[in-house]
Amino acid sequence: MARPRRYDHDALRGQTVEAAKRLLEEGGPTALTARALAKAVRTTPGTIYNLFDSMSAVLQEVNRQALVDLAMLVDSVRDTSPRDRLLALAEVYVSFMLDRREVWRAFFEGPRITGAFPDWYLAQIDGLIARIAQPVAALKPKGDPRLLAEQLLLSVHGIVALAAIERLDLITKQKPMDLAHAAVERMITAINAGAE
Amino acid sequence: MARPRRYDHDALRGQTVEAAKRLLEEGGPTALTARALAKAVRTTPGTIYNLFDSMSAVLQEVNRQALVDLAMLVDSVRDTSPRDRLLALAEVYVSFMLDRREVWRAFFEGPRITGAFPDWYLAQIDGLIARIAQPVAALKPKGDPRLLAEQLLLSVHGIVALAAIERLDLITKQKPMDLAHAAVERMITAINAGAE
DNA sequence: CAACGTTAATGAACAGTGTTCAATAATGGT
DNA sequence: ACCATTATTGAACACTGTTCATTAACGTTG
Repeated sequence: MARPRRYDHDALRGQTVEAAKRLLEEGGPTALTARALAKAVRTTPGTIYNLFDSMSAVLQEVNRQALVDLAMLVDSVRDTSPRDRLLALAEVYVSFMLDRREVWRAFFEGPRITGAFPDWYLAQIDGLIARIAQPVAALKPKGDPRLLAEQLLLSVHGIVALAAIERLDLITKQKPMDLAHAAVERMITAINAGAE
Repeated sequence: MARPRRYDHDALRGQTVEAAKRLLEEGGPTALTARALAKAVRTTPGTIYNLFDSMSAVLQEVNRQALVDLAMLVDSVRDTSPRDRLLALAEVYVSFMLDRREVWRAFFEGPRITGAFPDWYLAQIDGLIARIAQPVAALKPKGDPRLLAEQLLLSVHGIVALAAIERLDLITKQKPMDLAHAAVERMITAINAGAE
């Protein structure tokens, strides 16, 4: 029997994901087509489908790497006070998104993923929330820090989601970073007021 | 010279928009195709393009009507205290979206609209924010009520945007309505604490 | 080394998509 | 009755994701 050869299989897969990122950043979601992707790595559409189950799978892999990158940045946040830490986390999230608008956009708009999400996906998100819950817990709120962290994340997400599709200015002239700061400060204020 | 006849032109346009809504609700954004729309109103794709400049224009018209409907619901909110009013506004917004997930989803995901948005679009959104700013102003915040209203809307939007694409449960098990309530209460708490 | 079995790459093909446009049909005014 | 104007049609174009038989390349085995 002959063994699989897979000579530059992994390398090609890596190049393909990189090319997908580039296509997204340069031309938005519609620019990420099977043929454009094939041309970018000098092959044919058929080969793309040999590496990935579908174009959705390509997008999911780009998403995965983005989540991993974000997690790394989040882990590099080491601040003393809970307040500074929460502000730094918000800044990381917002600036990460501003740097990768189109990838982030595709993250939310991508074709509906069938059925359940992969475990690593859920675990990654769970980890991010845990890292927000930690400084929140340090503020000694009355309620569950985890639930408050989720709420804070959603507030910032509302800002980021609109900024990613370049429609934030339909609602406000305020800058994404300022808005994110305001959301963090408000959460802290509410906790200190003994309301949460 | 012969005059334009436009006999049931407007009627057909109306039917088309209704059909578009139905297609969206039943099958999501991908179900809204020129041919499906044509078949739904018993004509051909060409005729659709006689009524609308593009499929984007159809989507924009659906959006417009959704915004008008939302404005009507918002105007029907008549509560005494600012707090009750803000809570009622959040409820209207959330339940409106839950009833029209797919239309609302298309609202944010739709193909990038070229250049500037129409004036009625901006005016409609502006009116909505003004209706939030009013009860906020009644709470006598230190800062600009308008800016706070924008921030509150964004918080609720973060919840709604994720719920519309059925991905809210990636982040939390909390219900959209509860989350919206929490956002409103937190804003009120922060204002009463003299922080905003 | 030659032959085999396995694997990967290819590119044509299929069923869709939005959109355009010449040809056709229908109408209201003269 | 005729004609200018308009609306409708449906074929066509350039795309899209996706599939799959064919072809080419390789590692292992006899």
